[in-house]
Amino acid sequence: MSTLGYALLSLLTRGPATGYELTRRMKRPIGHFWVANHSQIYPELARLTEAGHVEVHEEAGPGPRAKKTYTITGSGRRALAEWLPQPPAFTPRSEVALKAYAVGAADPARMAVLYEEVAADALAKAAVFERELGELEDDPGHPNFGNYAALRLGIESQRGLSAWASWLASRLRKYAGEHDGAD
Amino acid sequence: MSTLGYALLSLLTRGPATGYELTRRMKRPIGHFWVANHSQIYPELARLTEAGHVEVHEEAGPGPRAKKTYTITGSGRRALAEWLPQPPAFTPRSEVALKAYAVGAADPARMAVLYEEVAADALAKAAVFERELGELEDDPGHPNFGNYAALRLGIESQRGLSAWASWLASRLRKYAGEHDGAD
DNA sequence: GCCTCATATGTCAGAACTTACATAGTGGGC
DNA sequence: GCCCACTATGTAAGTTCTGACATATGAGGC
Repeated sequence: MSTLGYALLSLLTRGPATGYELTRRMKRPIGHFWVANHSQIYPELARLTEAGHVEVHEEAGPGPRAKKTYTITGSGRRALAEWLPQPPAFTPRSEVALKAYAVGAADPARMAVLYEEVAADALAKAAVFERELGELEDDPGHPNFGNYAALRLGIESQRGLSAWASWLASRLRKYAGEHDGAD
Repeated sequence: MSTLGYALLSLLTRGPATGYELTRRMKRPIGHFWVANHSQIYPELARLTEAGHVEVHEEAGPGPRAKKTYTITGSGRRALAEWLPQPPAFTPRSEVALKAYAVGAADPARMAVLYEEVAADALAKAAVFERELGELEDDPGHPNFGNYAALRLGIESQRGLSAWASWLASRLRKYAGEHDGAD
């Protein structure tokens, strides 16, 4: 099963949902660490159904097709519980870092602006997450503790990113000032 | 052009290289923020050549095919310089965060072990990066400043991840202790 | 009455990425 | 003498992901 499959099972541990609702849950609250469009979600739900990890309940929908509500099954819970303790795969792909690596190939003043924006955006995101965190419990027994834990990583990451981007922007600003105009 | 194309152009700003050498540079030093195998790199180099962003010099190679050394062109440098100041795309996909979100669906003692390992691995990575950082200059005028800047982000990220994973592990440990055995 | 938005589910083409297969010379260890 | 690792370049099959196309109802604003 793909990681998307496990992501959907994870979302379904919070209660049954339609593909449409799962697409929304994918954006919020887990959008800050996982993204997927509905064009990926619908086929994956069909696969999960075939594998017996979810159950479907069909009703008349608003459009030409039936509305399908998915519920996680015992098999789905077992698959999730086995996957979770395994070492997480990590495929690093950070455009922010890549642009930093190549920073010498562009105008330092423009790159300073870029990293000032990155710093501001990251700080704004951290503030939003902080507000969301206030509505959750720091208690592993609470059903939404996972939301709390994931959100804390988001805050940590955005703060770190902001601090780093500020540092880089100031370095570039200073350098651009010393070497401005024709060089 | 894909981000991989820009990544290759970035690597070529450090000097001409073969596809094989670029595959190695992709692993180190930029592997901690961008990954690509040779099976992706070779076709992309062909595309870059066709677009005029790189130039090829052919020699006899060890195998049945010619050894090709690539050099970035003026057009390639211009394309890179235009791409760099644009806001970086960010597609969040973190399995570590996803597993934290679903943490309640697995055994807390096992998940504590997982996050202890994540914390240890992240700290070890940070230490390796720190050693590499010592060989680089904190000077925007230095040709390898990009390596320095990107490495600092890596250290910041790994330290933040380690701190977070330690926090989560201790929460889960305590919870597992309070609710151990049959529950 | 018309327009837009939300609900709801799908397909399709193309891009990007992964894993494995394929070939061949040189140098070093045992 | 044999095996392995390194240099070196490609292809092929399959999976995953992105962005666009396609359809249809109900509710609310104007």
